[in-house]
Amino acid sequence: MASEPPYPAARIAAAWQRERPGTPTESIEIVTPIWRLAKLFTDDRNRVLREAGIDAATLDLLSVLRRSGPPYTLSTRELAELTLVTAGAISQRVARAENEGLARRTPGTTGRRTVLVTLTAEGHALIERSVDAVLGREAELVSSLAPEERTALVDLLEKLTVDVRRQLDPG
Amino acid sequence: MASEPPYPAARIAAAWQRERPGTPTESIEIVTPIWRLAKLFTDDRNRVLREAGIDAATLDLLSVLRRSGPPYTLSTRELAELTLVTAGAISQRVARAENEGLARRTPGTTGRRTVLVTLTAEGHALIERSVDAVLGREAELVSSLAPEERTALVDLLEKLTVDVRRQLDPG
DNA sequence: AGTGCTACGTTTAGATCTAAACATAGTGAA
DNA sequence: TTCACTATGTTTAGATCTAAACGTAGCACT
Repeated sequence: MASEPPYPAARIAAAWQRERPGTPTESIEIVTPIWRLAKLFTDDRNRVLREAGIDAATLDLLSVLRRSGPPYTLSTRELAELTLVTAGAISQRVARAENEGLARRTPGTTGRRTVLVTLTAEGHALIERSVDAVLGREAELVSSLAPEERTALVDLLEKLTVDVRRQLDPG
Repeated sequence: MASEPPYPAARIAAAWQRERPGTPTESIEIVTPIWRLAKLFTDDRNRVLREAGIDAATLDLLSVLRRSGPPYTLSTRELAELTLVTAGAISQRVARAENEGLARRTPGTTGRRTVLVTLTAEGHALIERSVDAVLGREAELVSSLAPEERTALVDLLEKLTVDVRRQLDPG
């Protein structure tokens, strides 16, 4: 997969300029590397998780519950708000986790049709066993950045995220 | 979708520290924003493309062919090397594009079982019609970055990509 | 009380990916 | 020439997502 250096984003931009002079290419050296890095991190995470016996979607779900602290309970709506997937995907994720005994669904008490999702002891144990492997590996992957590089990158990514989000939803 | 500010990556890291002191969290403020930005760019691209009557996978395929210059022809192996998906996915993409008259498959002459994929006139016209909308929109999304911010981000993303790739494949 | 609407969660159909299996052209060694 | 292997592309089964449809509890208004 990573055996061959990828076609540099700068060369993609240059090819567009060559083929279509004037085509806007300012985004390519940002958007393309972000897509590539996202895929690299995703694929690497999947590799680490395969050995831990859990899939990335389930890890995501269990992590959100775990991070919420005792009683490790959130509504499906809250879960959907805290992750990058739709309510439909959350529903399916929760169903799968419940099926595997990693989480439990109970009716909420606060109104409407709220469903509460809670980490089971088994789910708790699984996240305890896998989170350090996952995050440790990823810390390693970014460890080549010098402290000031890391700080600069963190700040720039945060700024870009805020800017893009503002453009997507000005209201 | 983007109506609610996301849970800041820094707070995800802090929650892990609170819940599991000592858990490595150095990557979170880099990896999480990269995933989020990747999704924002993907979703936005899909919106732009919906109006242009093309899907992202097909755009990707047609773009690679278009950028290769006349005769807008590449083997399926080359296509797989130039994109972020597997040979299987390329095969399916090409089949779909061929089905829609946007690309054409011909046997190669250079050996083995090489298949060559060529942009059709219809495919060429479609990419001409959509590429500026797509890239123009994305240029807009990143336009809030000051020149020196953009340069710094481009360089840091490139460095991180190279570093991560080197760790994934030291050979 | 009755009705229309909203909020919430689930289900469904379909899209696209991946890993692995499959098929076979072509190569290299004995 | 034969056989084992490699390179290339395709197919397949399954996973997981999305958008939209669906189901219905609960709310607000008349």
